[in-house]
Amino acid sequence: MGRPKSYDHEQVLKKAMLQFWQAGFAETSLSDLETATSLNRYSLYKGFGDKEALFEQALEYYQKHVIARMLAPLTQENPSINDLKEFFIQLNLLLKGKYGAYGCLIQNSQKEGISHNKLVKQVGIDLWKQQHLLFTACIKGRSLKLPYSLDTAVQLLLAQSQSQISLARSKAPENVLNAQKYATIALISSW
Amino acid sequence: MGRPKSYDHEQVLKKAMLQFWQAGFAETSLSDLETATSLNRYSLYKGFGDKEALFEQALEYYQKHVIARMLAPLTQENPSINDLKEFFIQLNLLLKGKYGAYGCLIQNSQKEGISHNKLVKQVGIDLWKQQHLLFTACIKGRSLKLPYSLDTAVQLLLAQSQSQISLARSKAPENVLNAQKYATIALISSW
DNA sequence: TCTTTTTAATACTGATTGGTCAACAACTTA
DNA sequence: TAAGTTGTTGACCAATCAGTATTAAAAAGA
Repeated sequence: MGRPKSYDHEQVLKKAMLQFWQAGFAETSLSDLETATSLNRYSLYKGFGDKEALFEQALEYYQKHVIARMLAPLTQENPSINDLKEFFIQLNLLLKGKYGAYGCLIQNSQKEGISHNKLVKQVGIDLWKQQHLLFTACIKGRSLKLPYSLDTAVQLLLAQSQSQISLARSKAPENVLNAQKYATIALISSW
Repeated sequence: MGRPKSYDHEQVLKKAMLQFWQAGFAETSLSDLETATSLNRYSLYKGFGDKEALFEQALEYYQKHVIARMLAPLTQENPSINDLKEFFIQLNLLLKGKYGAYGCLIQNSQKEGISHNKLVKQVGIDLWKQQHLLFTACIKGRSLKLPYSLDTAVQLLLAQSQSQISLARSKAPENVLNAQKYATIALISSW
């Protein structure tokens, strides 16, 4: 059976994910990954493949853990308009928190040189579609007085989410993020 | 007087700007700049300073030429609500055009490793403030029926702009960009 | 034509990049 | 305990990075 691994696979993925999230793919060197994971580069290659393969696994980890938790207020059964507001409030808190300035790993990756990567492309499309579905589910069949179509309302929400995450990554000052949050809440309240 | 320069200063800045805009600061090597500008790297150093100095000048060129033209519909005297719509239509066209997939150099730079750069930070803040002012000027004192505060309306527009530029850089499909555009127009029309 | 002054090209620097190799260490099974 | 298997390590690779020194070329004024 040979020598057992001295590390936990998922833990290494988490650490690599945090590194990629913070610094991006191109700006993360193998040395960075070594220090982040406390693993030698050759062990990384043996256990996870090359840099891009490791990145893909880190991206899946991100999707499975970080995104899932972010969308939690909306993935419960029969979410209400209040859950929608709660989502944006939680999003705002996340973006001001420990990992806030990292933005969203998926969004970041799409703007990097790795945008050619098929997984990156697919994960990006999936997230957009999922948000579209969840936002729609919150609004639909709720007899609101929308001054425009349902899809327009959903598009506005998508833009709010996209904008705030983008601003966070750009290290926008807190008052800008807050102003955006209040505007989103006011928008929803106007329905 | 010695040998005259064989290149045009502004033209080189423009070419360097396009290179940075397309590939980003970190992902642009001096070799890339050499081919982009048809200039030897040593001449680049003599004429523009080091890579970061050249980048700053390219950024100023971008601000002076690209941004100025983008904001043109709003910087004329006494802009109307229709000018506001026109701005977003033009923005949408720009983002689907030749340089669309590059996004916005300022926004891109803020998310890169050069975000520590003071000029990048300042230019980013300036653009945000300028957009805030211009959007406000379009809406204010026009006896619209806003279902929320004036600032909320402006924040929503800022988010729309931010979101669409961000999506363009992410190489979002054209139908996504269009959906966002229609939503923005519908939003403005609802006032 | 000759000197002076500036530009441009070749070739180089040391540092860092992603990736690999060979030797050694640790564990299981027989 | 010995054989066989797997993990870990540090040194190493060619390629590329930003930046520079040296030398050749070109144009001006005399």
